[in-house]
Amino acid sequence: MQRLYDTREGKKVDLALREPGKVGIYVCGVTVYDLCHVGHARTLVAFDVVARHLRARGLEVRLVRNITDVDDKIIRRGHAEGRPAAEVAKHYADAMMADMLALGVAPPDVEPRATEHIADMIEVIRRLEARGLAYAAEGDVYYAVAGFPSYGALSGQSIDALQAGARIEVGEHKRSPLDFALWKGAKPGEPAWPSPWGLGRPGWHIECSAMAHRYLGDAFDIHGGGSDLIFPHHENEIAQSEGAYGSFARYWMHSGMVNFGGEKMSKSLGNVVTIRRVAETHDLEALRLLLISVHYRSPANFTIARDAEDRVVYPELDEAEARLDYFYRTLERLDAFLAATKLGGEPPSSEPASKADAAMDDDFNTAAAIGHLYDAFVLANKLLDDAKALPKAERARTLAAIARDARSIGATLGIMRRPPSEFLVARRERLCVRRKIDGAAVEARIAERSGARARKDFPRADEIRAELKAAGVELMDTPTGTTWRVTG
RNA sequence: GGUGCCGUGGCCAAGUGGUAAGGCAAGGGUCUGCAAAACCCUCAUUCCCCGGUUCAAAUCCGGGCGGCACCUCCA
Repeated sequence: MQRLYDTREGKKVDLALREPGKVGIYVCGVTVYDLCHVGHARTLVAFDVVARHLRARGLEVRLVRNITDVDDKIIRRGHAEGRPAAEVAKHYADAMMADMLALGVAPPDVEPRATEHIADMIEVIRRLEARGLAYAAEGDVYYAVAGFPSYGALSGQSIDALQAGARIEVGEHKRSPLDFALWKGAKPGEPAWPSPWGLGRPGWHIECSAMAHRYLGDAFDIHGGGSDLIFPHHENEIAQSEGAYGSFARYWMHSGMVNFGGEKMSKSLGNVVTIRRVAETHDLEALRLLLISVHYRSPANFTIARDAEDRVVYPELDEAEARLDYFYRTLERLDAFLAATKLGGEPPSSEPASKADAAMDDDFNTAAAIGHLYDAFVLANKLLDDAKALPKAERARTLAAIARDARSIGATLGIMRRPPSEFLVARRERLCVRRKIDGAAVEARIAERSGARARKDFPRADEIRAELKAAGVELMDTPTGTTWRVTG
């Protein structure tokens, strides 16, 4: 039984599907006015994992994730860059999709864009108008919150309490401070579409109500998004959709924010880190591992620091990449062993795998699942090191089970999906660049050292080891020769 | 001010009534010509503090202290 934390209930509940075997999910995607940052990555990775796990559990998932391609910030950016808003939106939507691909976030089943659903939005607004929940004023159309008594239920606030803090911006024509725009009358230089209320563009929240309805129907199972969207965005979505169609999402899931090391806005440090910036120095799979190392509802830390040479570094990311390195190295050992070993029959399911699955069943506990992954890999290394740890056939079966199950957990988490060497080689090359290490030169020194070792000239061999170590290269003597790695 | 979340070892982090997962760091060890990797051992009688409920609480309740988020655009 899948459990999940429902924001509206404020507790974990059993996932009871509307239609057995099928789950409809709507996730608020990004507004494409700039490059995506680590925070966007977290939310989209979180719901990617949700979809992956539900699929792994045999459910048919329909994931809808929108792209907001018309809004104030896009328009402003268009003005600043002297190009149409639509062009700005297209540019950053493409960038977002490329970033998500690089992060291993599977494309949603439907990725609707706001500007392609203007007619659907108008339909929702007309329904609200017909039910007395919307009113037109000076070319704008507003939602009449007073007509929706349960407003505030999701965020646990009363209409009265909300009223106290709300205010009306200049140029708005609301009857009440809590009312929000469904449709905004056209202003010069802004994109505009014809509507029953004249030329204009949609308000902030209406697209999600319209697109969720179009692709998932009057009611569906799970609605997700970042926790910063709970109020007012999701509150308003509920008011719109329930107001227009009587029902909406059954469960509300919200992912936590990413903390940037407690540092306040600092231009010199750059307190918003884009996914592309991370990709310049790290494997994005490490970012993914870092993001899922914390339960999705808790705040995640992403520290921005400076090293001795005053370069920007991300300590947590370094650690995550090192952990991923351990995973891939172990997988590589497993693969090599299994390639040379005959197996009799299908290996049984391993304990870490079932524990990891159980952790995921309990509100998608990726942190616990990763903990179980370690248990699997520690056992694998132990068995690989010690040929006599178990009877031959049992040892082979156990190792095969671990290799298979670790990859299965990885598939759900969206990690360890590449051949190990691909990750390991790329990482070493990246670290060589960072530490300014010339691989060919290192190989030459290793050859020299091998000669010294062959002559039993150990002082000379150790001299070379020490010299390379100082440069950030660590040598590993194995039965099949000397290999090397770059230290952090 | 309102609402919600959180406070677990040096750091990160699971755990929501049954006697503290996991990672990093640190120390010791096995292996090694020396190392590295890998593995083993050690590392929270205790979960911010004070009360309470209970046979039993990190987990529930009350009160404090501290932190964060949202209430305005935000993943």
